[in-house]
Amino acid sequence: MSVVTRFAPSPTGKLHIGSVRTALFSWLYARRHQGEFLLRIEDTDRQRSTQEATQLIFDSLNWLGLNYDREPVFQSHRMENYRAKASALVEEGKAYYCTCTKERLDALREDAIAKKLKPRYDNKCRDLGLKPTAGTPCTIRFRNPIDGTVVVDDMVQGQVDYQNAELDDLIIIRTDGTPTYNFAVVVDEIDMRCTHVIRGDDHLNNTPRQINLFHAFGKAVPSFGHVPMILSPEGRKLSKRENEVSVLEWRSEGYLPEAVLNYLVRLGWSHGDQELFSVGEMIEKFDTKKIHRSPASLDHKKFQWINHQHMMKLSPANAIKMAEPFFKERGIEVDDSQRSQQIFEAQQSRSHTLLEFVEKSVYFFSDVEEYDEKAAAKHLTLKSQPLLAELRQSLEGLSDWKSVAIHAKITDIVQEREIGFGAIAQPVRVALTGSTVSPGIDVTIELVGRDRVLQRIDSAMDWIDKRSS
RNA sequence: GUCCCCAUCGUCUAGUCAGGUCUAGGACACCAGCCUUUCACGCUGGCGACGGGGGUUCGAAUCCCCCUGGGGACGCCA
Repeated sequence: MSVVTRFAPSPTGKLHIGSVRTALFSWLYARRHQGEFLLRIEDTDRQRSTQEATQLIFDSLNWLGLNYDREPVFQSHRMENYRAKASALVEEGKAYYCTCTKERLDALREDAIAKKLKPRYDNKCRDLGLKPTAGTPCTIRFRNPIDGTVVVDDMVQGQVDYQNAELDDLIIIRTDGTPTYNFAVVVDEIDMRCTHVIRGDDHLNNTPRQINLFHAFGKAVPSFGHVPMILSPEGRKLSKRENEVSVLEWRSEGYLPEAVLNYLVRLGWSHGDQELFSVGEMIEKFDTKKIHRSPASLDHKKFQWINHQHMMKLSPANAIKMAEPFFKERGIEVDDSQRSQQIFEAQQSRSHTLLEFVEKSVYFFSDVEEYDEKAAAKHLTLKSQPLLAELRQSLEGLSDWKSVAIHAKITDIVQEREIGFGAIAQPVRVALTGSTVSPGIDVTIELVGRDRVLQRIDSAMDWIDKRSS
C-alpha cells in the first residue's frame, strides 16, 4: 500500500510555524516513501474561515517548496457528502438525532465543572429514537461505545490507551447541517485514502474518538503520529500576540526557504549530530522514529546561524535573484551582472539573511548620504586628509581596477609613510561606505567603482575642510 | 477538577527501546585567545545538564513507583 499523508490547516489566520512543521514532517514522510502528500483546507467554520487565510496557506507552502499532489480538498465543498455519511450512520443505529439545546448543554457543562467532574454529554437522547422534525433544531450525535478500551498505536508517542468511559457522544452534525471537526476529518481521511496522519499532539485526545468513527464506518484506521507543539523562547505556548508565528514573516526578514525547513526539521527531530540538511538529505534521512516526544522552544540565534550556513552555500546568481525584492524596497534595481554577484560574494560571510546582505550593501548602489557620526569623528580628520588625497591620486591613474592592484597601491603608500594599513583603510572605508564596517577595503574599492570612489573621496575631503574651518 | 502527553547544558539535541564502552557527546549562544585593514568568516580553548525522592540491580541518564514542573484535551472551534 502506498503512503498518503496530508496537511489539513484551517484558514483562520496566519499559517504559524507549528503547523508548518507538521506539514514538513508529513511532506517528508510522503516523499521519503514515494507516496502522495495532499492538502485539505478545513473551512467548515464559516465564521472564521477567510479567503485571505487560504491564500496565505498556498503562498507559504509554495514559498517553502512543500508541493502537494492532486487538487486541494475544501471541506466546504463537501457538505452534502458529510450529511449523507452521517445519515447513513443514523440508519445503521451508529448515530442518533439529538434535540438538546445549547442552553441545556451549557448548564450541564457548568454543573459538571462545579462538581469537579469531567464535562460530558449525559446521553439524554441516545436511546430516544428521535426523528428530525421541521421547526425543532437538532444535531446528530455519534453513539460512542460505552465501555472497552481504544488503543492508539502512535508513531511518535508509542501506545496510548483510552477508556471509552472517558469519551462521550460527540456531535457530528450541527443544527445548521455542517459537520464538526472530528467527523469531517474521519470522512475526509477515508475519502482521501490517507494512510498516515501526522499532526500536532493537541489532537492526541481526539484520536480515540476518531478511531471509533473509523470503526463505525468499517474502515481501516490510518497510522497516527502526534508531534509535540513548538514553544516560545520563554518555553510557553506560542501566542499570536507576543511571538512571531507566521512563516511569511520569516520570508520578509530575508530567511531562505531551505534554511527555514532545516531549522524546523531539527526542532523535534534529529539524525545523530547532524545540524545542516539540504532538502534532499532531509527526505533521504527522515524517520518518524527519531521524532522527539517533548516540546521544543524557538531559538532565534540558532535559526540565524542555520540561515547563514545556507547563505554560504548559495550561488551568487541565485542570491541576487532572491535579494531583488529587498533591493527594490530600497529603491535599488539590481541586475545579474558580475559586479552584483561579486558584491554578494564579498558580503556572503557577513550576512545572516538576505535582508542583512541588502542592508549592508546599499552603498555599492546608491550614494552615501551621511557618515556615521563616531566613525567620521575618528577617521575623517585633518591627519587622514593627506592620506586620502594621496590615495585618490594614486587610484586615479590606476589602469587595472582590480582589488589586487588596488591593494598594491595602498601598500605602497603605507610602506612609504611607515604607517599601519588601517591608518589609510579606515578613513577610506568611512568615505566610501559611511561606516567603519565593510568587506576588505581593496575589494570594497574595486566594487564601489572608480568614479564613485574618486567622487566619494573628494566629498570626504570637503567634509573634513568644512568641519575644521 | 478529570483524562492524556512530556522532562539531558540557557536553547536545539546524541545517548533511553535491547542498563556497564557516559568522570554524559555535538550544535547554537556566551567567555577567552589566535588570524587581521574594519566587520564577519575560520581556528583553538573554556563555561555549562541527566528536576527531586524512593526502589530494582554488582552497576541506572537509561527500567519501575511517587512527587514536582511544563504542555494538551475536556465546544453545535479546528
